Amino acid sequence: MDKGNIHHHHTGKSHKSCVSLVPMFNHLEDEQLDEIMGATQSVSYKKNELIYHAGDESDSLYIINKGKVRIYRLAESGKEQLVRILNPGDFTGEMALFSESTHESYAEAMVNTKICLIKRSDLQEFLVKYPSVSLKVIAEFSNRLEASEKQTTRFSTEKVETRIALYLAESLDQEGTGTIEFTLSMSKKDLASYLGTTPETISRKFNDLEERGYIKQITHKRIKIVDLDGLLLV
Amino acid sequence: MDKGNIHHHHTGKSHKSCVSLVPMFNHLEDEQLDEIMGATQSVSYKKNELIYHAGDESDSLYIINKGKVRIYRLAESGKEQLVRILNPGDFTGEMALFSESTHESYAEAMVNTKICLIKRSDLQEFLVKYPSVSLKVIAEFSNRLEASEKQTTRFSTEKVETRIALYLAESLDQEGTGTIEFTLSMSKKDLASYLGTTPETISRKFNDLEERGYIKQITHKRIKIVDLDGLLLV
DNA sequence: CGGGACATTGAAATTACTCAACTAAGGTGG
DNA sequence: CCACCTTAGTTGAGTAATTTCAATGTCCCG
Repeated sequence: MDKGNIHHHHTGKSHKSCVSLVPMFNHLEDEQLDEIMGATQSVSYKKNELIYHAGDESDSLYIINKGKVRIYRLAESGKEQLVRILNPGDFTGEMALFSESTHESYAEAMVNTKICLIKRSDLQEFLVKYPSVSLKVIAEFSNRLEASEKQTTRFSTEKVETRIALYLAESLDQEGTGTIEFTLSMSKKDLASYLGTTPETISRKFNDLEERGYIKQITHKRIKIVDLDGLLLV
Repeated sequence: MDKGNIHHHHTGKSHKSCVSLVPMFNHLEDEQLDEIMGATQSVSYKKNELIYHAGDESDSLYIINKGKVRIYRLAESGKEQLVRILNPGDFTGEMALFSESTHESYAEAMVNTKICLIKRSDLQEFLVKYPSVSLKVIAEFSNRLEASEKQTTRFSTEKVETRIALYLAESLDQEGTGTIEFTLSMSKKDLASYLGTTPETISRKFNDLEERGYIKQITHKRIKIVDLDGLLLV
């Protein structure tokens, strides 16, 4: 439906930050960066706008320049699952770019968001011209695949409580070592969707973990890890 | 532990079939195929031998030439999850090749199996030299990622019964249109592991589906789909 | 300050797992 | 080629985990 076309800025030439941020390109020389930037288009989306949705046919790579994007899928049952949240420098759309011709997931701007677009044909040209970029792309895919398979295994073999504990522990290391307190990067509703459970269960399990002395809920979104080792043995 | 080194054949120069089977390479000219084949080593594994296991550091891509290989993961809880089964032409080991330096999963020969190995350095050289191969690799990753994310979503949002129904339906279309009967490609024990449930539940759900008239169990491994539409509405 | 979404809580219901006992099948060596 | 042994599969009963539904509380943003 509304795909944001109304409020797009087309600058033709976009900010360098768009491209130079991305691991995929950040090893390139200035000259090569300029070349990509020339093929890049900048588009803005308002909070809650859909960037693409399942069934759309895709012909571009989307790089987040500013803002936050939520990637989710709908199951056969109609339930929604949050797949990941993209921050500046992250990209999406690759699926449809390289294999399937239509998107299987939904991308939604969580806040006002600026995105850089690269057309499939331009990108492929680039990949053939600079093979080192392909290697980066492969590495990125490899990491995502690894993460996705790990997630699948967790869903199929761990109970909700364990999945939550592992999630909290991993959130903690992302904050840097020594940190013991952090802010959840998403609402508990989204967290429930991400971890394959319900908000009610999240709420109850957080309470359990607090009662058992593993964590402390400072506020709804602020969590303190009191006993990391204990948490990991849950 | 036993990684098969005792019974390996090293032919130095392996069968063309090894390489030409793989989608990744099958578009290449004979001359280029020869070049890859030169960098390829053939290794054999006996039934039940481990080809690699989590924690091994990897430096090769494994292409199945003959046989069948089971890729599985162990969860933090110690439970095993079957990730996929590889047949001739499929490959694995790419994870450790491009990003992580150690395997996160286990690969086990299900029957006597012949594998072609390509060393990381040779492969990377090749990818840089023939960019079209990279594009194929990217496409392959993209497909796998898509499949893995779909699986994750199913685990997190569908009940076991639905996952089984979807699995059966998909097994059916792989057999070709018009087919109505097929043989399960793995044991029900493995199927349970693959679908994130237990053999007991598989057994019971199969019975349910049969009682409700959606399928018929000809033998333990032979399944007839009686009412595909009904099955998909489960 | 009010409204709407998010979050929490309780109670009931569902779903799947575990454990244990039993049966069936398949492959191996005699 | 058959008997045997091992592994796979089934069935039942009890239990654990999580979801669902409904009611209520709370936060935050405009």
